[in-house]
Amino acid sequence: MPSAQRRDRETDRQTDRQTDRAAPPEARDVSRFDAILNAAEQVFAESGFQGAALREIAQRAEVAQALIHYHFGTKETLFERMVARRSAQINDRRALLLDRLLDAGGQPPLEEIVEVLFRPTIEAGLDLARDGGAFARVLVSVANSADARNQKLIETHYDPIARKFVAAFEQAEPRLGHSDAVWSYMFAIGVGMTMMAKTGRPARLSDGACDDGDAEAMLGRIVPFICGGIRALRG
Amino acid sequence: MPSAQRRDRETDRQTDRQTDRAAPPEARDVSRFDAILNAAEQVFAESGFQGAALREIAQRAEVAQALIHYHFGTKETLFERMVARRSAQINDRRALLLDRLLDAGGQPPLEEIVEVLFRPTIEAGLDLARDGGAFARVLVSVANSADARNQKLIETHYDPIARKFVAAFEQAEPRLGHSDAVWSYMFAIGVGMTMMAKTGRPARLSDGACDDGDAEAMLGRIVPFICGGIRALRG
DNA sequence: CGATCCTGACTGGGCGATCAGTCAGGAGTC
DNA sequence: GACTCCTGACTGATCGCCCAGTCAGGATCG
Repeated sequence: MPSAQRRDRETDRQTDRQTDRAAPPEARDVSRFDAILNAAEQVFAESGFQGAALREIAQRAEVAQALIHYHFGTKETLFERMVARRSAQINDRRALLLDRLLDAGGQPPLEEIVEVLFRPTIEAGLDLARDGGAFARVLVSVANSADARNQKLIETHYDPIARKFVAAFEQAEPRLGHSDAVWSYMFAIGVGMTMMAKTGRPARLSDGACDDGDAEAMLGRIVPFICGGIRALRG
Repeated sequence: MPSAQRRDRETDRQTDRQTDRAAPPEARDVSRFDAILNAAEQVFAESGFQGAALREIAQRAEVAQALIHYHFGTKETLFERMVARRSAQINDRRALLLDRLLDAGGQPPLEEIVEVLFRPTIEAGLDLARDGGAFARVLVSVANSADARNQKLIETHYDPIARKFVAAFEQAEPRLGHSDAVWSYMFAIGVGMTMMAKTGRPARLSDGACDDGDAEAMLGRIVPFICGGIRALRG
């Protein structure tokens, strides 16, 4: 357990982090702090929380292992901060697009709502050139775990935006009850997991015809599938 | 690494296992071999592969830790055997029900096919009185992992039956192409994960109105949702 | 007897975490 | 400007723990 004052210190720093004083030219202007988070994302995605070794994370970030403890205190805190960073990025974008859609005047079709539900996630997965959807994989395992720590993370970072989408479903399909809107949301997320997990199984089952690495093509099937499902539930 | 002859020995035993010679009355006629598999199911479900400790498994099975190595050699083999046991149980039942459905004469509706897809899994989850769906949780994490070891398990134990269901989808909805039938299967499984993971999230999002512990109620929504999705994909 | 089942005691290794320090550079003082 | 002082960033070495796996031998039984 880290000393109290050290934990407080790093908590304060958190906010005024980005300022990179006199960035050395060879470092791709990514602070060591961010380098640790990036490496953590990769390693946690590959090996899971328990399987990931801080030594490995430190090595990939080209940093002493002790620096991780200096900045984050514990492995658990590192994991939480890593999830918090990318979740904020994705969910801020989701909220923006959803609000824009709903404020545009006139009821938007279900299809567009579902599209907004997933696009920011796949953008986050593809934007960061070499990341290979690492965060998406972390997210899948966190979301599917019944473990209290993981569910707390989901509750904190994903439940608020989930409620917004549930409300949007209810508005788009008024004959859905609230319960069925919640179920619809859960099922939609379940379908989305298929895309985020990128297991390669669709290719195996179709002898190469289906590629779960092609997010755009998947989204083209996922959206109508989910909308059809919701409308069937509406009865 | 275990010695070759020891591994062979336990492999042989595998087959003539069930015979319980002179079962002591206090033990609920479950052999120590099976007790280890049962305990493993629980602990792997709670902590994942890396997080699970053989010591913990041995303790719950009321067995010396070394006995695990005697019967299974390595942690990895134990995991594989544990998955193999329950998978066979579930998938034999799925194959039986699906064949029975298709041989009954006349094209069965999609709804019945999807029902057969999931019922054996939830039965396996509920049958074993005190298990709390432990295996379902293990399965969710294995299926969503891109890790080679996990995908090998899925390929071995679940891909064959998956192909049967894909074929059944194609037969029930002829306008689906083969690719869309595969996608439909993947999405269906994704929706099913929602039920198997039992995270408690539906209750949280609905203020208690939705209960992901009630498998029967969930199946009542999952089946129409998936069928609606497939029919929407059919176009 | 030998074969099989089973155990306690043990080992080497990898883990998260700790800690005593080094170092660059900003602040304060004269 | 030169000096001291301080602080935040960072590191190498190390600690104690717990892990999977080993092994020699005890118990049981045909």
